[in-house]
Amino acid sequence: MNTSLSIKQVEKISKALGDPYRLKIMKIVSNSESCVQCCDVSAEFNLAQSTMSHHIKQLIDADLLIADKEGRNLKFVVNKEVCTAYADYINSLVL
Amino acid sequence: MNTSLSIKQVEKISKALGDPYRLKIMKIVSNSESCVQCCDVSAEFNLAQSTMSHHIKQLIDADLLIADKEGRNLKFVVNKEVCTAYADYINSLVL
DNA sequence: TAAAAATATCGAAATATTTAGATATTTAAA
DNA sequence: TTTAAATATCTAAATATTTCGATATTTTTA
Repeated sequence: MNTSLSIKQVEKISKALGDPYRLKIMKIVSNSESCVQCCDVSAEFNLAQSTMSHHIKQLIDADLLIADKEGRNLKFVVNKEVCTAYADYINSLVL
Repeated sequence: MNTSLSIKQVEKISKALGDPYRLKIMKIVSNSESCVQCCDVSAEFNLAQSTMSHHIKQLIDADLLIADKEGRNLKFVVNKEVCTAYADYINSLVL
């Protein structure tokens, strides 16, 4: 595998992670055994539904989450490949 | 060692890395053998001096760079411990 | 000590992000 | 087949970030 990210992707991912709600979403998805859906995540926050939708969209757009629409639900998991590639990029700053 | 970051620190670091100029600064500092100083970095960009100063301040505030004032120059190196801890945090999202 | 060099700070404009409410869409259930 | 549930989209306000120019500070050099 060993995906390597463009600098633009690194920027987008960093931006996506630069928000407390989105970091918490990542943690919730990461901690769960199976797929998670919007409404599960939303329940943990005191934010409008449209706001949650917006945050989740940013994580998906940054390829940090992989989403799969099942019926009227949106399920997602952490994109391990991209997370690992991002961590690799950060580590490459340390020689 | 094994520094571990608070969620607030992770957010701050992510935010600091969510900008093309700041990512480029990190790369320049990372790629250089020894310490780098503001004026060296600034020369690479087409930005006002005050803007550069602001960007560098954000990287220092996020503990991504360690700065050392030498006379009228500000020299810095990558904070390896924090970068590694941040990469570890990202990797911890991938179970 | 006056001038120059390197950096920092302040104020303000331009731009981007966050958030909520209203509404739309899509699918499942009654 | 109407209703409810889950999510998405749009608009607009509130807030935050980026950027610059002007000026201040600190240190070195002439």
